[in-house]
Amino acid sequence: MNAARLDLTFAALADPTRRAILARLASGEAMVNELARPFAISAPAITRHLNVLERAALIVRERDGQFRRCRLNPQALQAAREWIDFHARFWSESFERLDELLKTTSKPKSRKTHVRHKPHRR
Amino acid sequence: MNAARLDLTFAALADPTRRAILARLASGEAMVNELARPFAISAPAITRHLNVLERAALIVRERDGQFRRCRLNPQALQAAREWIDFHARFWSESFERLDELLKTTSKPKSRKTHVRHKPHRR
DNA sequence: CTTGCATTTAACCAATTGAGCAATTAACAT
DNA sequence: ATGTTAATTGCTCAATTGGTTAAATGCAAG
Repeated sequence: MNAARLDLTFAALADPTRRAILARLASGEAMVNELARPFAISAPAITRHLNVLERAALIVRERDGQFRRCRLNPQALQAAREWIDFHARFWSESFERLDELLKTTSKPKSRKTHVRHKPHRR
Repeated sequence: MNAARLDLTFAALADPTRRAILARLASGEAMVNELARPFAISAPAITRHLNVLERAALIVRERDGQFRRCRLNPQALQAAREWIDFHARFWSESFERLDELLKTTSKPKSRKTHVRHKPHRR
């Protein structure tokens, strides 16, 4: 039911710059400064990426003097992880069921191989 | 290095309508018709969501007479799943290391509790 | 061959996104 | 006080997204 949360998380992950920032943070906290270094984009652009990550709760920022310290919030990945894990498993099972069905069903001359959930009335 | 692929996958998942479509498809193939039914949006809007899902390789569409049959492509979730699983684990470990460090480090009067990777020269 | 249904394409619109530069705020360091 | 560095905010801009309606396409059935 945390649809909005999932939206934020997946959207935040759907960008290579942001994923790279997360990957960097996985090896330890860092200042905005340092996070920006590897990228050829302006500081404001980095700030905005960090805003996106923070709104998705994937990172936490706190002031440290002149700097802003960024670190990961490991919990934030959980919802996304669960969604994907559940579906990955469920989808496979779904395919196994389909395979099973295809194996045990007699195949008449028809090329139709599908399962109708509700017949279409025409 | 499949950054573009991950972009497409995560972006496709970052929408509740599309996730609902995937959830529905997990219980079996369906026609566009049926996928559209639960939603209060127009048919063209559904078509676009399906395009996004197809470009992300999350679904496959094939003509079946008058209809278009949609089904899941379970493999497509794997890359996203691996990215998240890896990071979820790695982040936790990262945090455990940090905890450990905090426990074993003498805490002088300073309120600084962070780990500097590179000291900032001022 | 014409009608009807399923779906897509085309053309448009409003809102969002990702980027840039310039100006601003915050915290140090003289 | 003044200057310096870190980071953010306030524009502007082009591209993308998600939705709409109207028109086109593909098939199937009379």
